[in-house]
Amino acid sequence: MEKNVVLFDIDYITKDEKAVIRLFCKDKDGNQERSIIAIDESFEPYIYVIPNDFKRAEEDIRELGFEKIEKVVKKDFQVETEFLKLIFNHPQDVPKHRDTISHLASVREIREHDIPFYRRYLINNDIFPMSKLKLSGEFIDKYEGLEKSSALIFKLDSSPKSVGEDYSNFRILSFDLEVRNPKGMPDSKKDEIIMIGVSTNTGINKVLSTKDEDLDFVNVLETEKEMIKTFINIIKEENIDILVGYNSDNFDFPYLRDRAKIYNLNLDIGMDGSSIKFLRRGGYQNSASFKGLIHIDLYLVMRRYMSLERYTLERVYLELFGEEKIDVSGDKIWQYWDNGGNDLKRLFEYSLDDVVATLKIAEVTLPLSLELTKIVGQPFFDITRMATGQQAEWYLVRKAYEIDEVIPNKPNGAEFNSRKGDKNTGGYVKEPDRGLHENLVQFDFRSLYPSIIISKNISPDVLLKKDHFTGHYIKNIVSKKLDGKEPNPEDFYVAPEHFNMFAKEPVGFIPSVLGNVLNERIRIKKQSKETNDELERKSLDVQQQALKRLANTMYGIYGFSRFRWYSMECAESITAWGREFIQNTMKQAEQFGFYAIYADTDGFYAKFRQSPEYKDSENKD
DNA sequence: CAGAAACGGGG
DNA sequence: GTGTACGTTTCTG
Repeated sequence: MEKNVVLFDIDYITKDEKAVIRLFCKDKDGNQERSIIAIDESFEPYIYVIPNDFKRAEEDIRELGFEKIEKVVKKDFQVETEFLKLIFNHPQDVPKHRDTISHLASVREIREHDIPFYRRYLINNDIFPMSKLKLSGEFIDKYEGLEKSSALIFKLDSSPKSVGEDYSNFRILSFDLEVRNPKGMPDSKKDEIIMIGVSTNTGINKVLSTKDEDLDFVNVLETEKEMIKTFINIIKEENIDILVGYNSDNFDFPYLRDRAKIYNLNLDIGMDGSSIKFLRRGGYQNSASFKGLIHIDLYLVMRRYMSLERYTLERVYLELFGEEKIDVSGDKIWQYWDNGGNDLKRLFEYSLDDVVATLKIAEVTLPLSLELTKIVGQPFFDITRMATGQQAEWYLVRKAYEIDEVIPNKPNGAEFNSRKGDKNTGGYVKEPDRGLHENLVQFDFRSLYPSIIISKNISPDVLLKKDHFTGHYIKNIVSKKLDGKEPNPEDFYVAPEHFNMFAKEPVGFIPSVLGNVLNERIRIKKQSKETNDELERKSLDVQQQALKRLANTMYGIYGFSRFRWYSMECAESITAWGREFIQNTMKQAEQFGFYAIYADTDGFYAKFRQSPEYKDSENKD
């Protein structure tokens, strides 16, 4: 049978030493919104091997005990290249054996060994989280590891297919804890939770608490334990899709976990019946996550959404809505609680205001993250925790797969460190002339850097570059076409300053992707102008914003030391051309009597003067 | 001055 | 877990 669902989350488990993909979905078509966990047992992990010697490499790899090896042709920087595709039994075999394999004398390089299994699944099956999916298979009664789950279980008999239909009615709950901490920051061993604020886009606005001040939004409970239980029940009963908090990765969820543990309470709200898990994502960031129930920490989202000096909930709220929200200083909360009366009333109001504000912020900002999820094609949870450069990279990984390009490796420690030492000059800046200036004209380039990337075809696969050590051209479509002959300068765009050369033909991978992103954005903007439906216009507007963000990320990314397509030549050529363009434009403007009084990167302000002599006399002041 | 440690948000 | 991995400011030796 076939079933249309919305995909929320994805992971894999191990069964009989094989990986099994689990898709956490919801049936959003019926009235019941049942959770469905789809099982796919057919997806296999693999890497690509570039041998020095095909026969030897195949023998060596077989000797290590791997049998599933096939010769395949893929493109590498647009050059058709033969690889050995090595299929493993289990995703963990990749990190376990990749060093042994890459160090074989018969092997030059391995590729695509650093792409997590669940990401690979999304990319190879061309499916997108938070959008509709068509499942084909059968419902089954039980499955290993899902004994505690109340979701329906669906076993796939073929790959899931993307359904080109939009979905955006997600059930969102925001929450916030207040704690009685008389000394310093809250200590979860001692300081009890005194309030849990809850607000949903399904109409709930309440504060759970053990005290009462005769306010209709306060839900009084006997104990802290009952409060936590009630909170968990609201999430279950309201069938919440997305949980949002503010700094909840670092405060609310760790705190809730600790307090729940004291009372032996299970936070079993995962779709598979599992509890909260804290994912270590880098040095400082722990993320609170549930299977199939998306937790978004808005603090992280806001840091990328807008540029502010601080990101407190109050500051972000003021910026977005132009109004102050109720604020109670953290170190006074316990006094308000102990005092009771009007102080306690104010604390209840603060608690409610916090979650109402958090939900409001979520409703304004999450559409953009959702749109990025649907474009980049990685889980919503991941997207909200990724740097913009990572978002762009996973988008490019997907695009590379679509055109049969093998993906460049992530840099290893040594490469990363050497890249970190590389420096690039930024945009041209003319310090402003002092004084109050009137009647200025403003000039800007429209998306200067993306335009340069496209018009000068700036991309590592079409860059003519000699290897530092061997003196040979690095392998890409350009050196392949040269075939040992000297390059003809006419066939290249030559960058100012460093004279990096980019072939005019063919179109480079990144200029091509970027061009498509910008064209798609123009198409959507046009569509938005044509529609009379206000809701559709809003949705189209968010789509074009997401594409704009993606396009704007792609210029700086060449100089980002963790980037798979890192290229200092590309990064420095973009800014060099940028400086040349703006300075040339300023010179041209001078010929018409407009003198720049200030310039920065992609634009300047200019003043009209009768003649250069007039300008000189003015400058003496 | 370089390298290590702390900070951000949260109460 | 096909392991992750911030950028900036302040402190310390």
